[in-house]
Amino acid sequence: MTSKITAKKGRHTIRDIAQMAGVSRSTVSLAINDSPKINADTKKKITDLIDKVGYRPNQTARNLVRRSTETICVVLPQISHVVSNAYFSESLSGILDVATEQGYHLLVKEASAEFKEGRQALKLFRQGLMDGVLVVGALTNDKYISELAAAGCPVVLVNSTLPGVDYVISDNETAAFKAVEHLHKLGHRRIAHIRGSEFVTGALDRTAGYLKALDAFGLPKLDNYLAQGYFDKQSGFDATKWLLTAPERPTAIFTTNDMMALGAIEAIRAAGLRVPEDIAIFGGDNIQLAPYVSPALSTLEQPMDQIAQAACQRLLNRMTGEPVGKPPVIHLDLVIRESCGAKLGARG
Amino acid sequence: MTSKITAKKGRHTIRDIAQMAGVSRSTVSLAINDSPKINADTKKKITDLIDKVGYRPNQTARNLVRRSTETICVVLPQISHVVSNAYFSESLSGILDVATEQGYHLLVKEASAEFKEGRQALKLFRQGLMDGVLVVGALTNDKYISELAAAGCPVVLVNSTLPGVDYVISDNETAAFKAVEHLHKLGHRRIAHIRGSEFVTGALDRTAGYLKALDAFGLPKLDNYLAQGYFDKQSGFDATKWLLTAPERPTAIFTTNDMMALGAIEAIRAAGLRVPEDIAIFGGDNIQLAPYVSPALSTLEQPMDQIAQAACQRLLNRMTGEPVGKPPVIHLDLVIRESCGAKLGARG
DNA sequence: TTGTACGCGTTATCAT
DNA sequence: ATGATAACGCGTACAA
Repeated sequence: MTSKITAKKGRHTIRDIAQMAGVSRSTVSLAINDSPKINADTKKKITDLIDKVGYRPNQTARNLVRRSTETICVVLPQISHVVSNAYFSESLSGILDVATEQGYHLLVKEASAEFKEGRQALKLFRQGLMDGVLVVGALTNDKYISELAAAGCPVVLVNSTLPGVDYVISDNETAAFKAVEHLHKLGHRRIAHIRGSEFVTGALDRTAGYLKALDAFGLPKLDNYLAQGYFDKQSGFDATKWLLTAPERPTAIFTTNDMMALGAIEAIRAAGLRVPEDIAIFGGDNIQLAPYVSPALSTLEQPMDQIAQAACQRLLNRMTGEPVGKPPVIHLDLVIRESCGAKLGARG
Repeated sequence: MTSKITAKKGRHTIRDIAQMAGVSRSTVSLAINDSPKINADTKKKITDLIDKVGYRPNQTARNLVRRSTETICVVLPQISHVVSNAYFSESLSGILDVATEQGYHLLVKEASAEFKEGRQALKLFRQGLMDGVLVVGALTNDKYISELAAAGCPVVLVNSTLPGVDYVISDNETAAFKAVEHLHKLGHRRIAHIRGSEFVTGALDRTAGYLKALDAFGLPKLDNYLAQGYFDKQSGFDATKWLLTAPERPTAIFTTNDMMALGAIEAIRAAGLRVPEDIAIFGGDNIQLAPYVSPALSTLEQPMDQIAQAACQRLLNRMTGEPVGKPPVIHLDLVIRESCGAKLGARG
């Protein structure tokens, strides 16, 4: 005799299984959850039946009674605002790995204006659709995040910081310091910098590292050696054109990211100068292009997958009440290629 | 007087609101769902209260009774298997746009071996965690997908095809044909090809288009003009080295994707030959690198975001029972750059 | 091993 | 015309 299927869409319910197996729903539930308080034979009979008909407990009903969803939400920066696709895909990939391994689902959202202004994240949390949030590349003026955290939602920022919110970030300041140090060791003394948006903490940290290095090495810290950029190639081009108007032309430029470095190289060439002979360039995130452009770009390694993995692990620990300790700070390596050239001669 | 909060995590429930407003739960429900069968004053009183305390109906409970989740699952190729990050991120971004706009949530999964072999997608569907699936870059031997579709789950493939499964794909055959046609118009007659993996339908279609063009233009179709590659640069390099051993060296190579084209350029140079003077190169997916390499790569535009958007729209239409018509086929444009050079002279 | 209350909303039915 | 009561969706957990 065939049991009538109660659920729509042809999906079986625990009632069907109970009826077919000739036991109660509770017994089926015990079998599903591998409880010790059930007879082994009964359990086998039930699990065999379950396998046969392809039954899966309705996760929605489970979530309802358990008051959790085993789901975390990843808020990605809008791809149109991200210069490097890798920033987007490597972050997500790293998070996906850790979350999947630990049995969590991933709900993905994009940090659009509507998402932020509509407090969608808070809504999702209140709706019980997710139990925690990872925000990739949050901006310093993203106030929805603090609200969310204040509402009791576990939040970890991936590669940015905000007051009162947990995070995992790379050590941008030290990395920038080392980049400048490298240029200094090559003999450069007039080192300019193109900084990024004021809303990106990583960029601010790099600029801080640059300034710190100038101090440390006693290099000239001039207003017209510090240009403003916005991460894209064009702004790097424009900023460099402006830097080239400085009375004493810089011999090296450290840009906050690689795309601006590419713009810088173009601007330098457009001015009839050579890279790295006349001006050395140091970029910022080792994008896929970096080794291919001419000259190959010196830059900072940016292991977004590692950062994302660490952040995801941290969020999960936080959600399960495990100790998390101090926020980890991921070390960034220098990637030295042709664009910063060899040691300078008697220049400086 | 303060109502006691029944739900955990400090979230209010419909009971709290009913109690605070001094009405029944059903009345609150009517207010939430903007029913016409409720007094406007009562509604306002309730909605004001809801706004004040920040109540959001538990979506899990709603999903349970509605037997739907307003969630679609996106299965992405493993990033380690994808040569271009853009393939991953643009697809996801396009899907995200359409899904968000129509009020759907996105559950993201990676097509790992465990995911496929464990029939995780089917499980998710049976669990009621999602109502439809988009598979990006499915392989021809992915049997889990047919199973899923057979179980009644709406599925749309993004940029691949499988028997009996709906899809949106780009017109790879025509695009490949046109690429070869372009080379032919430049005067090339000995045109070789590096194909991709046999499990990728798009790659198969491109190879088909290549062969079709050879026929159409009466060009030599030699076994040793057809090399096997696997989308990565190294395999492009190896395949090209092998092609260069042909008795009559080809004057052009059409590679299925760009990374293999980069490998091809390296191999050609390693053999002491020039691109495009000795051998022209035509690539395949206009990756970010393409315009930057030297020589800049001629290739096929691959608008993954468009394809993904169309696929997502198609899935949603299918899920809501709207007519979908024939699967759309996205046209691909040629992107002509230096790597295929100018018209050949008296060569042939 | 099973009956039953429960988790949180929705909706049909009934009372005003 | 409004609003309240109760059953329902599906699985879990505790008492019996």
